[in-house]
Amino acid sequence: MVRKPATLKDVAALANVSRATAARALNSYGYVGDETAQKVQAAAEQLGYRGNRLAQALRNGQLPIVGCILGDIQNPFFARIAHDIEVLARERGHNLVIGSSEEELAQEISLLASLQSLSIRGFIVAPTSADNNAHLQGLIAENVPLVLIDRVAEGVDCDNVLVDNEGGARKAVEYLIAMGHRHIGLLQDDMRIFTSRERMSGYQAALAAAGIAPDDRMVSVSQSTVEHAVDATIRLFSQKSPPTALFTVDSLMTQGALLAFRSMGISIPHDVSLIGFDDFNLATFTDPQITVVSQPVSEIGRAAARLLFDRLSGKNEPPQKIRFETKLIVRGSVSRRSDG
Amino acid sequence: MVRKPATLKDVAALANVSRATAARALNSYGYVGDETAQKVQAAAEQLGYRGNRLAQALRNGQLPIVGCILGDIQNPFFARIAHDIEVLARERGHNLVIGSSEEELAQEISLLASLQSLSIRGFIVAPTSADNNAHLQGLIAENVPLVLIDRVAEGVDCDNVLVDNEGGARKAVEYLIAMGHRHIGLLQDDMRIFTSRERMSGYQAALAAAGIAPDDRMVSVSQSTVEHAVDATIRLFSQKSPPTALFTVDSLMTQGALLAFRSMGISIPHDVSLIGFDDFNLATFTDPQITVVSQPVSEIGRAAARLLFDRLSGKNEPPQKIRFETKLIVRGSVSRRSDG
DNA sequence: GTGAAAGCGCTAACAA
DNA sequence: TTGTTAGCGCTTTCAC
Repeated sequence: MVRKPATLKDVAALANVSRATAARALNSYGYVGDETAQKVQAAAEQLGYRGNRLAQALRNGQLPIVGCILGDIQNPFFARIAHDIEVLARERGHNLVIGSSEEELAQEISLLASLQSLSIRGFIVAPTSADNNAHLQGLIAENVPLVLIDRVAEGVDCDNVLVDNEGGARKAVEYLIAMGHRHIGLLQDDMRIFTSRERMSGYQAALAAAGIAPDDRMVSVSQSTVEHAVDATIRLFSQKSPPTALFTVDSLMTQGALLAFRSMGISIPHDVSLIGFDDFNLATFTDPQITVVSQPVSEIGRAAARLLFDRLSGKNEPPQKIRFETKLIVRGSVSRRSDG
Repeated sequence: MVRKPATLKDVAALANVSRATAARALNSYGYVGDETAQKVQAAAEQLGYRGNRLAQALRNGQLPIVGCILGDIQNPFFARIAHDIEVLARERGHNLVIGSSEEELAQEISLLASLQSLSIRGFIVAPTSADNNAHLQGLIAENVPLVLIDRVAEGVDCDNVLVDNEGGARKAVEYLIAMGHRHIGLLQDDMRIFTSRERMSGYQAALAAAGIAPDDRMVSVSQSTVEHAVDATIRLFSQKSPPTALFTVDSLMTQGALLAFRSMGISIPHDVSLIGFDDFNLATFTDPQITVVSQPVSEIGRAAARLLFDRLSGKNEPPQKIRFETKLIVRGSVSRRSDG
């Protein structure tokens, strides 16, 4: 037996009132007689009535859903953020639609288009590309609330939540330099990605400040997956004069580097020192524990959601830019070096 | 400047045809003159028309979205599944709404209700409770496609995708017994959760088969978070005669146990042997590496999504039950014991 | 081949 | 206090 969900009309009929009255009673607005209200409530109960949010949304133009487009939910960094956003959304009676761009601009664009045609109320996006973003500008032109997260997009003026990538990277590399390293490798992500750029700047700035000439052979680019990072690390450390220290731009890369070092028989921190950007569960389980630049992951999603809901409730201030500090957490993966 | 999205009416007007014709041209069905079709296409292009999926859904009763209610996306097991479902959904032109039940029945129920009122096309759920599930039965009564994942719910007859929890747990514990252990601890999750029950059965069956009497002091119950697992492990191993081996029912618990052992100065596998259910990234980074029962995580989400989309495309067979095998992956966290 | 019109379920302005 | 009605944007019979 297939039971169709009851509609407002059914409720109204059972309660012997008009649809308008039924609606008023159920949403408690406008004037409704006490007795009538009771009758309607009873009828609704009896029929197991739940409003059709689709119809409501069509009527008032907005579906109480927020869309969230991230690189990949499998990355614990994004998983945490998605979770926090969902919690806050739920508190406000919204649901969460989630999409992975998988760091493909085309996918981000089509995902966004498909969500836009859902009349979703607002978006939280970690944009794949720092410069190519007509689709985001379009959102803003249509006045759809948008919060950028983890990254910014050029020419897209809206709320965003970032961390101090450059400063964090710089702290890490300065620390390596202070420990006597001068051949410092960088394992970085695709340069289209904003965070990757910023972290590289920090790396370069630290080198420059110490008077160390940049050296392309010290830099390896990889996609942000453990597997790719393994390969990139192997490439970097198969050279005749490899780095004595490595800075990795995210936790997946750090894991890849760890794996690569193990397979190459390179020991940390004896043979090479390592600092990763973004703390991760594994970092304290290894021996030695890994020194990292940590970011306040638990703040990011919540801050973004708060910003978004402020907009949704009509706040009309100029875009806010929140930038969280990062922290160097010194553990055991860096050793002092005298020969450089 | 706020630009409102163009509607079909706008397109029709610009192309000088009726809305019906415009719709036909854009969705390419029915008869449309070539020339007319061109005109409409051009107009749509010019206005940047994208259909309103909300209105379409209201019209034909279903929104091309699938809902997914899992324990917690932060658990890598669920993150992986969610990701795979999203990929498959996207291939079929659907989006994914995600909700975390956080293993709270009440939350699962309210989440489900709120998604149901969205006229979502189907659901994939990892039910929190094995017995309390009127809400899921309601779904079936209304003929909404539902696939249960990781767990079953009593009296809910629908497609489901599971792994052989009991067999996996049994293999693990049998292995410990074969290695000479007789005091085998169990660190388990809330008993309302189906997988927890099954894994405990496997544990008990293995003990029984070896003629080892069950002992309540060997069992500790915790919530599935690293923090809770740490406490539970400490409790278990603070007894006067603690277990010589531990079996943990999921990867978060395994991590908790690892942390607890470290803080207590208990070394693996020398002082205690460990096997965890569910493989996890950290397992091969520790020293020694952790022996685990692995499940084919990458299959589960895909299988569930496939089942769901089969239903959505009208397949009307009796519910399918897929149960994947588990595999004991022997690494280094178990040692041989002669004294028992 | 194309248009007119009904209606999905709901809300809100207006009347009564 | 309640009912009537229009209409959100779309699809789809039915008539021409």
